[in-house]
Amino acid sequence: MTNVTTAAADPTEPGTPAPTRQARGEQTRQLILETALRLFRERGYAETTMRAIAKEAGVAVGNAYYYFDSKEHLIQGFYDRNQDEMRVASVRVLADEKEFAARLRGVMHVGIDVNGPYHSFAATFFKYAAEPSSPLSPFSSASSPARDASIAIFRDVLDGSTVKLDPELRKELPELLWLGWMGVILFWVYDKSPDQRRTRRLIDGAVPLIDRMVSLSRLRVLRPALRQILALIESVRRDD
Amino acid sequence: MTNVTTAAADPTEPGTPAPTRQARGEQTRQLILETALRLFRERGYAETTMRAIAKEAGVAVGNAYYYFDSKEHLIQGFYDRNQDEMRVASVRVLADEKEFAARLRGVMHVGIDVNGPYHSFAATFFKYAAEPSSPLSPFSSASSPARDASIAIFRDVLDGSTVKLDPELRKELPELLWLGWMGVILFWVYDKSPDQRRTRRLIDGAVPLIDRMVSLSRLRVLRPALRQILALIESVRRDD
DNA sequence: CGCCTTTCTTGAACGTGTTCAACTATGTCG
DNA sequence: CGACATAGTTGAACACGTTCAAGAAAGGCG
Repeated sequence: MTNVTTAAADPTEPGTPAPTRQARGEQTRQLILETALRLFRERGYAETTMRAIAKEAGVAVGNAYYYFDSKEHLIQGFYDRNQDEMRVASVRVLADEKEFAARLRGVMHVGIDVNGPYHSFAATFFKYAAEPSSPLSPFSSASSPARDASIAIFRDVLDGSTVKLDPELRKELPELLWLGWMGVILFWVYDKSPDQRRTRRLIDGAVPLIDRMVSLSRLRVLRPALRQILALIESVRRDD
Repeated sequence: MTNVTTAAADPTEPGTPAPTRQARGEQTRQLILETALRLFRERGYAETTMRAIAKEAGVAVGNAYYYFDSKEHLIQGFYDRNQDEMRVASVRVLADEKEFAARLRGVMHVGIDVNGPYHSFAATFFKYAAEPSSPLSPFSSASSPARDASIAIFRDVLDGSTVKLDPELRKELPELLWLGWMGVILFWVYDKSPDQRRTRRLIDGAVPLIDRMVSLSRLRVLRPALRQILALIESVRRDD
């Protein structure tokens, strides 16, 4: 992309089917986002400057800020894309398997598969997601659609399985599994082992334990303990 | 971890205890650190510029960089100070109490007490600690002295108590408790309830559960499950 | 067509964290 | 003492993310 052209002064040709005004804007938006994500992948997040993104996309730097509030906001595009990829891949896994443990394990491995290629990239921008005030935080209200979608996957893991468990626990479990998944992601971000094998081992080791505990939730002897745990969750969730 | 260490080329002093040059440098270092932490508290981290710190301390901006590699590194001072404050306050709590659950609960509440005044400040710089490559990360090798000191507190919580538990678990528990404490801190950072009451409730609710599980670790029936958990930990810890 | 509004685009300018070559102060040694 | 080395200090300069006043392009409307 030789950048000698006067990008702005280029009049639209009278013969071409003119795109609508909105479509043109959306086109620029996509161009900037694609360029940014490509450069992030090629050079890393910190090493990619807004000037470089603008230059590579053939627009002015201010134009990027017309579509994205900040450099951080460009990450959201990556975020959404991966989220969706995990959802799609999960469907395939869940279609073939009816046992709870296998379903849970499958979904988690799929999640790591999907994110794997971006491990080093994810580690660098993880700090932005960690800031409580950031809209990128998985706990932020801005992320609540993505969060709900993710929890829905785990609800599907549970509801599509043959496992029997305490009804009270069943209500809470999808969110708890999502929370556990966030823990796995946290571990994964810090995992420096080749191909993040330790994270795989964590999943393979933790899933049977979770499966066991979920099954035991129906035992009458453990009822008081379960109640205590559920009460703790309820108490902590309370927002005062 | 008071780092009064001298430079590399350390000439053996001929007997005169007058390290005026070093003392002067250390004095400047402290001046910059104190000024920085004060401004962080007064204005917030992001709102405090390096220029403001330098000006307020009466030095050139480059001088701050002679003593601290970056603005982030100034946070380490805060970090160390609070760590030490928690350690000291823990000693008082642990002197009065012999029961495991009460000791654990006491130490955790002390930790929240100590950090309480800096909650909003902590939330803003938390992102720097979250970045895996950052020396501020609790899992980084640079933090290993602080980490070891923190784990030592939990070892004291355990060893000074009357609780009986499986010997294998006893070996691992201090580190596990520290990990749990990191989880509590994570929760606390995101806790927006007044005075972080939800974090208090989390501690009060989780400690009895931990206490119960620790005590049950001696039961022969649960031996296989315990082994499984310990094997998981061992497997995940393995660094390949 | 001419005029207006809205959408889109521009690039200079600002404040920031950080670097660095130059300089000063201080102690060391012949 | 005088030269030298080391520790400490300076502030201009750099690259960066971000802002903003100004303007261009596109469509609507008489």
